[in-house]
Amino acid sequence: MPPSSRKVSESAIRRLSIYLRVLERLEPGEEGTVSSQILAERAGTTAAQVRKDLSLFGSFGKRGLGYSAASLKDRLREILGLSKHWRVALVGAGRMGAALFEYPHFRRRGFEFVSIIDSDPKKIGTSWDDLTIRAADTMEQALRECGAEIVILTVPARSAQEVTDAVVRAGVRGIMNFAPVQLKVPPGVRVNAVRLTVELEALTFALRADEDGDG
Amino acid sequence: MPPSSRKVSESAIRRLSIYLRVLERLEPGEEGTVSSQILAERAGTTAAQVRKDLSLFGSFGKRGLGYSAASLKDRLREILGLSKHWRVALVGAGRMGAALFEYPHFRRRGFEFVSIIDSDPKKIGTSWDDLTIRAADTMEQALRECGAEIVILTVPARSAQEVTDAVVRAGVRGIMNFAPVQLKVPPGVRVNAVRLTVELEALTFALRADEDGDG
DNA sequence: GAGTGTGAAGTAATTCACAGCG
DNA sequence: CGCTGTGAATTACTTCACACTC
Repeated sequence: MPPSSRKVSESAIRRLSIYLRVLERLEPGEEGTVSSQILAERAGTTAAQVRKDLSLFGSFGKRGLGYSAASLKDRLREILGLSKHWRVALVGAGRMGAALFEYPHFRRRGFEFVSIIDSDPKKIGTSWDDLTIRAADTMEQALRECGAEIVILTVPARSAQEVTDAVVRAGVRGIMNFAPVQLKVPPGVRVNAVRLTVELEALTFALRADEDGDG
Repeated sequence: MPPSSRKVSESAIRRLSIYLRVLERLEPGEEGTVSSQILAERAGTTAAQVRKDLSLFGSFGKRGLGYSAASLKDRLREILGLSKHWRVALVGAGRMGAALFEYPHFRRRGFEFVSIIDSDPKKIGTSWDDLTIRAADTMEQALRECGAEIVILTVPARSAQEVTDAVVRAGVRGIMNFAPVQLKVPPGVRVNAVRLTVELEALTFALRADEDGDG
């Protein structure tokens, strides 16, 4: 009897998303049932961890067999909130914004871009895939009009907080932040940061530590 | 007497990188000394956490005062391995690759792009900032020639493992992976993955959970 | 006084190990 | 038998709280 539920760690959720990715990349022929062992190998974790994670939301395996790939996929999509289509606005139409706008994996999962905002007069009024880029100073209205639920934020660090405040005023409750600052938001608004420099520096730390280990 | 040392968690390292970012964004006038309190607020953590993290590598604060911003910055750069310049190769010159190649924060931190590889015949031979894009089938040699230490990998999922194997053969020991697969690498090679879809889905999970909480 | 550095206490996450079911 | 589901044991991480120093 698993609740929908309280106390699921952030890292468990991230792993669920990874399991979903693994399931979607099963070879034809593997698509019947999968064991926690297989999921673990391809997701980069352990079988026990996979079982624990899944058991947080129910018991959808068959003992002695494994998990039905198709139904586990469905279940994970549901858990992650992917049953609904999400309306996403891109705020910041620079190179990073363009890359994310084109990123095929977002679209494939049911994320739909409904608005693009930028402050560059050269870009305002031009279109990407039928979507006209709108001016930053009309953002609040634009976001409301198109019913944006999530904002992908790729603006420069110096304007990130100010833009965020306006995004929040427009009623958006989820932000994926690429700007290298910690955003302040009121309760009820959720920010997930993608910290590219941090990720790269975690790498240089490890590489340097390895070198020191050798001699 | 703090060792250089064993048992520093991945999350502690990531926070160190964030503290460095905070220090680099101090306003003029704040640049003298900073308290763990200030660092914590801007990094999105607690003062105790900041002090614990820093104490893993030494005691570089002054009691009653705080940390010297300038020397803490230096110390963090050193710890993270940023005293040296890193030679980075971009493997995969699509939109995401382009965005990362232009990403100003990498360059600012002393990461230098020394090679670009792609498999698209239309791109091979063209240049980005004086760097000529080289063919995938000459990658191994190209990476050796330019002394690449880190690879930023933005190739499609289906070719990611194969490309990685070649990258490893070329002697590269650090990979920042943007492809949505778990890469297998031999011991001594380090992969840090940036999982954009996972990050976005952690957001949809949280947003959906919030809705359920209300009514 | 103000703010660091750090053991000790408290929480959280992971791994173990095995009962139980298909 | 094989593999899940899960309490119990372990390990890792964070927070507390206070002695210590400037």
